[in-house]
Amino acid sequence: MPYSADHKRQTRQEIVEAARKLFNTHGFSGVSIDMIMKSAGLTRGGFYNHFKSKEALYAEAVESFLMGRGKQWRDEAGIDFENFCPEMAEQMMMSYLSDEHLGDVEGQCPMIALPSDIARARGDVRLSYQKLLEAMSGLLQKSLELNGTGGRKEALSLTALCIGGMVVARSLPDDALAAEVRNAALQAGISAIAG
Amino acid sequence: MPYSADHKRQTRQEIVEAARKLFNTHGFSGVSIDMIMKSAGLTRGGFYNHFKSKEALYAEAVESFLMGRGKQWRDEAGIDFENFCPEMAEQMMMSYLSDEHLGDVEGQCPMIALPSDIARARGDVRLSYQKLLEAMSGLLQKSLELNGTGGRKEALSLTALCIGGMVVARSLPDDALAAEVRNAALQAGISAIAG
DNA sequence: TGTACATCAGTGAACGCGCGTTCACTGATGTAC
DNA sequence: TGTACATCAGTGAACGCGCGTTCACTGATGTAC
Repeated sequence: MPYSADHKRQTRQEIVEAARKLFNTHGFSGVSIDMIMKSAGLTRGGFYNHFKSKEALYAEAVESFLMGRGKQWRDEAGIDFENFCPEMAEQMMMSYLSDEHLGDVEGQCPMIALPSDIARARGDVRLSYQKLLEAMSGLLQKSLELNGTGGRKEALSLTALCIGGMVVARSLPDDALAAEVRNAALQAGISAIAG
Repeated sequence: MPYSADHKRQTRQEIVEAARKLFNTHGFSGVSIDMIMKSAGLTRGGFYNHFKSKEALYAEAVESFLMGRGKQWRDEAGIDFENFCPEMAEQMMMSYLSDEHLGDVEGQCPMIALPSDIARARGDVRLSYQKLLEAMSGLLQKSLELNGTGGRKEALSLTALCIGGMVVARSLPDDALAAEVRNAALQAGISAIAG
């Protein structure tokens, strides 16, 4: 077999990563296959050697966040799957609702970058969204259980609060109001944990 | 002047209303001007007699929710600008996070139908989004102040919570999980008001 | 070790299609007389 | 009251464009001998 064993696998991964950034920035229909392939250093025609369709790539790009850019975010915020600590829920919310997250268009969580696109997409794309949500909620839940301030229900509502705060903040033209919403959401989340 | 005085005004309003429903259902790029005009009982060519561009109509369609379909929602839920009552915040949250709201794709709040579209749109579209947010948050705030359980900050976080809960619910393929998120958000909101 | 070959990742032209927008027109309607 | 006219809301063909996808090809690379 020509080309090294994992050459194709690596190219594919580069396409997924380029696509994730572009989708995050411009949404599903704002990105063309040409843009994606060019951004990955390739040409249009090769796309269908790797993916069934544009939408199939979309699903993969969304899901790739969990163990790719999302893992980086968790690492930077000191959030560790293996080594839970009681303060983790608060750390996660602070990180999720931070200026840095709002400013990082390419690297942000797809749950806030793409929700209305995804709500209208095919099943596998929505399944990718669900995996992200379950991961985030699951992490929060473990932390809440560890310090006895909540369970699955509280974790789900905190997840909704974080996503809602960021989704709203990204749509508002008034930056000061956007910051106010994020801070209000963060404080409400922290209060909910404390109380 | 030919045609009655407000004939054009009424036609324009019908286009806006048709557009609002279509955008809510299919998103900005999922709707063509042809679809909108056909849905309003007209033909493509007349569009530019009424609007500068597709995006200008988008901004109007989003904003039209506030005093159009949104007013209907408020009336049905017993929410009254003129006659505030302490329970209004809870009523609003119950209505916003309800099965009915989730099921009414055409009539739902544009803040949950279109957030990622709008985050990437031009300034006037985002301004329309902001007007909806300020209206919702303002109503909540008046109610909270009336029974002394919060102010602007609490109103903003409750708004984020409601929007987040619905945005997430609409994207999840698992209906049971979607309902769980909405219920968790509602209970968290009610707790926040009570506490 | 060196060479001929087979594979298949990658190329780029081409396809059909639908879109936003423009434009010359048409014909229903209010007004002037 | 009745008619000729001017207006302009609405029509539908046409425009240029970019898109997702297909396809015949090319050429870099691993393998067989």
